[in-house]
Amino acid sequence: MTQGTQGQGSTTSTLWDRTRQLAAQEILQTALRLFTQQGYDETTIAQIAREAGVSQRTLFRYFGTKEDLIGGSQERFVTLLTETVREQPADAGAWEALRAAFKAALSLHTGPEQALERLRLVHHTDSLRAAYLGKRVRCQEELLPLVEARLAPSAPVRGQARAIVATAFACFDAATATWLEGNGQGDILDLYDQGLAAVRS
Amino acid sequence: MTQGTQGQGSTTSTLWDRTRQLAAQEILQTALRLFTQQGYDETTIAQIAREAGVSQRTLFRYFGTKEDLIGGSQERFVTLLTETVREQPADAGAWEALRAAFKAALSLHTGPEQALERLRLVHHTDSLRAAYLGKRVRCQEELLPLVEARLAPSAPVRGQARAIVATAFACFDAATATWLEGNGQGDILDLYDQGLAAVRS
DNA sequence: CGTCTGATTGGCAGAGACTGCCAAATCTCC
DNA sequence: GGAGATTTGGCAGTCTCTGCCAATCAGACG
Repeated sequence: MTQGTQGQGSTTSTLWDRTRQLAAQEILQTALRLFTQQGYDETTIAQIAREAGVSQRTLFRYFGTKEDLIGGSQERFVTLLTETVREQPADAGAWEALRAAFKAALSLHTGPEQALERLRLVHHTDSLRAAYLGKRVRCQEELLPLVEARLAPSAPVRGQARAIVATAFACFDAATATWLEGNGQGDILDLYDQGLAAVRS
Repeated sequence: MTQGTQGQGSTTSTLWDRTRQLAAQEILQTALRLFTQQGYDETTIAQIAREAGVSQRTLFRYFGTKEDLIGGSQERFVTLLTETVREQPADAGAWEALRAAFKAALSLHTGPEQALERLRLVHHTDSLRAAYLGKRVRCQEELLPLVEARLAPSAPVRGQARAIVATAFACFDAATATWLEGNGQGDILDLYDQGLAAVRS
């Protein structure tokens, strides 16, 4: 590693953080490969660390949890979601804003191939699915005030915003599950629209 | 368990299973008491076993998981839900059937006091909330075919049933959260109706 | 009543995730 | 090249959970 002294690259700091990021990615790729090869529960931290060439201790320093090896990327997901909602024009309604956020979030997927593989893994592993749902709930709570500000001020119903946000996410999940069931056939956002339309008919 | 010579008794059976059930309840009460006293994560299995007067090994034989000490009662919840949906009159729509199921499930709570305490515990402990959500998803999947049979056969939209079930549960969760936020003020089913109305407006 | 069978329990060892602690290696800056 | 800061690795330990085996206990049979 040590590329010598070398200059200051374009982006930022110290050529050292770059090594760190490389190591992190190495760990991540190894983990993902093993997870898809032999299953999440059947893969031990020790094995990942060994094959990635780091100690267990450092692996836990990079990713605090085994679940974070998959769900860690959901961090970006969450921030993108909230920021997209926040950036929507002021006259956009709650449903519109949420839909735009989902659309933006879906663009994070590098390709349908990898998305299918990753989503399948999460959906078929109980512990991963549970962890994902937990983070999702926290994300909903973050979104709550932003959505509340976009409701018609005429009728302030108790728990209205919460119901709307929860419903949007539920339909998004349903769309993902349906998409997964059909092996990636169609577009998730279309399925979301259809599901929501069926609900609000 | 060999029913042995059978009993005849209505519910009881061998006087021995009764002891078992007693032990199980003893464990459960101890666990719940400790959880509410000092928190879920701060309570160890060893402590529960010690104070309940059993070995760790038997505790794990009764309840396979630490989470099951709380979520185990959700089993009844799930079965009641599915059976209530199944028992609804044939002409009841999907929304009606789901609402009836939630109403029936809510009647399981012994009182608002205990319900509040229990729900608060689950909602405020990350691991418990995640486990609860995981079981909830499985429950949704069980309900899926039952609800699908109650949809208007005219327009078979892909993923329609899944979106509806997910939405119903989402609104139920939102209602529970709102109810919890208001310290048990009002009726959960009313909040559910209001939330769903806000969504389907 | 003694014994025998089958189920339950308890203790022990161990796997696996995760955390604190301390020494060694490494990078940065002078 | 050396001082200081950061990172890494290894070790020990906690906690949940599982497999294994001996000890125990309720009931059945002679």
